[in-house]
Amino acid sequence: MPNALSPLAHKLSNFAILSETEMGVLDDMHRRRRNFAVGHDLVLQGQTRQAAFILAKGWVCSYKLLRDGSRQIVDIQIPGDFLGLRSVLFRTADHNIEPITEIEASEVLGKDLLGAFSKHPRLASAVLWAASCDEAMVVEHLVGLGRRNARERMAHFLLELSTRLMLVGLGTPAGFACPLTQYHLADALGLSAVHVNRVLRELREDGLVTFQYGQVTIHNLDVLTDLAEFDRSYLDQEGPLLR
Amino acid sequence: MPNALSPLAHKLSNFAILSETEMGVLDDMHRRRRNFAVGHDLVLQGQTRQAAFILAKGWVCSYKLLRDGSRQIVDIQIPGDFLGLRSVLFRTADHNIEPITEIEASEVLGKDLLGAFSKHPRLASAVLWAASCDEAMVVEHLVGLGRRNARERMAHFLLELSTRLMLVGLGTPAGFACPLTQYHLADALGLSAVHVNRVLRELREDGLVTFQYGQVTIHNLDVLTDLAEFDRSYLDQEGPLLR
DNA sequence: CGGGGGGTTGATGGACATCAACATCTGTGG
DNA sequence: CCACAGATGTTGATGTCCATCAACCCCCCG
Repeated sequence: MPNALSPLAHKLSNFAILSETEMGVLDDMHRRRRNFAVGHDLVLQGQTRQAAFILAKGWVCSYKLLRDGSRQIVDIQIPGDFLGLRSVLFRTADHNIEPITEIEASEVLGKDLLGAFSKHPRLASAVLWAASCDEAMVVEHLVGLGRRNARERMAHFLLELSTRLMLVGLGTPAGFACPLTQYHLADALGLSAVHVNRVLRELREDGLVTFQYGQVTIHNLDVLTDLAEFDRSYLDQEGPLLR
Repeated sequence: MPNALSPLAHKLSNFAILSETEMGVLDDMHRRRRNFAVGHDLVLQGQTRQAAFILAKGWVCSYKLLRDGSRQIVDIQIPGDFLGLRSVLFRTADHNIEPITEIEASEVLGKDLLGAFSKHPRLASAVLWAASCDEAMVVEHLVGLGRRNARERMAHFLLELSTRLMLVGLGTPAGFACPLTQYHLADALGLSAVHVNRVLRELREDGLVTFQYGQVTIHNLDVLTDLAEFDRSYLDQEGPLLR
């Protein structure tokens, strides 16, 4: 019954077949449920002793600020994702985490997490796998910033989001609801907001994809996929590796 | 006796105080020692059932190729680093790994690694931490590509390399030996080789850093650090978290 | 009704890519 | 020992993608 599972348990099941006990441990991590409003960051760059979170509802982004005021969004997170894992493994957080919508998240303390790993090593492997998935996304993002132009970057970004949302049941091949502003897109893609606007217009006028009124509509998946050189295999396993 | 330790054991000790037994398990992972020559990639994008490696000697880079022939180097690895961890946790590798110099590396099979984790959960936590360090570097790299100009990117890259090399005893604050070509720099920094050449000349003429004849010499660490907004804290813990 | 957040469009400029030519150095085979 | 090719580094000329600045729009909300 996948819908009885928490989104996190569901996600980790892609890598490891988890026992009842292990599932229970994951459930226990959801006790400290908290809500956050837009504008109240969960984690702050440079602060020590931060907790991690498991996102249950809503969207957040993790980002870094530079001295000149510009910012770079590193990653967008959606339900089922781990937030701020690095900020508990390191002493001080190396990034900020900001809610894009109102969110619900469960707080996980560093010692609880490490304690769970020592009693249930398969969970440690599964979380290592999940962290590797996140890293794969960051890598793909990095390749975009380094070697793709604005159109390709945008196309890739929207396709990746679409795929991830579908995996947790929040989208269809035709599109998805998207609370991001053009400023978010600009900060994620390393562009100016003005240029984001122009690129979106081009993609719309070319009949590839429309992003308007908080809704992304994919008109031509094939051409878009080709334009972005998008290959979804880094988001999507074919059955668990750890039995 | 840190010099009796393998570079990997030394690195993981920054996060967890490891027992004799755990050290022994790490040592066992070094049995399948292999050498690779320049031009023979260790891991190939798209291939399945790849092994991971622990790098003992030499430099490698992991990169992705795009359809148009351009490439993006994601990460440079130096002795003590894990190679291709994602390619064993995923079924198929999502990147290539190429030796920059002749190298020595120990092959680690996926099942051996996961087996070690289940018997020695603290090792799993430690490797998760090491993977998080790698991710932090990729994130810093991503911020550079998104929001820093060519000079700042180059300065940051050279300072990061310098810091990492010093942590494994392969450099001094004054500089280090560096086998990278200007093409490597270009592919890592998302620039053209021509522009890399100009930026290096500028940095040299400004008396900040010289990269010539396989040698990086840092002339003015303070100004360079300021230019790059470089903060070494993501590379460097202050004592183990897991006791 | 005013103000602020988000979106849209045009004009201008700059950082960096691209193309092209040439210099150096290395190894290699005649 | 020299000729040659290939890899690497250097410099100039030209072009382009995208940033920046500046308006102006709409909509929502206090």
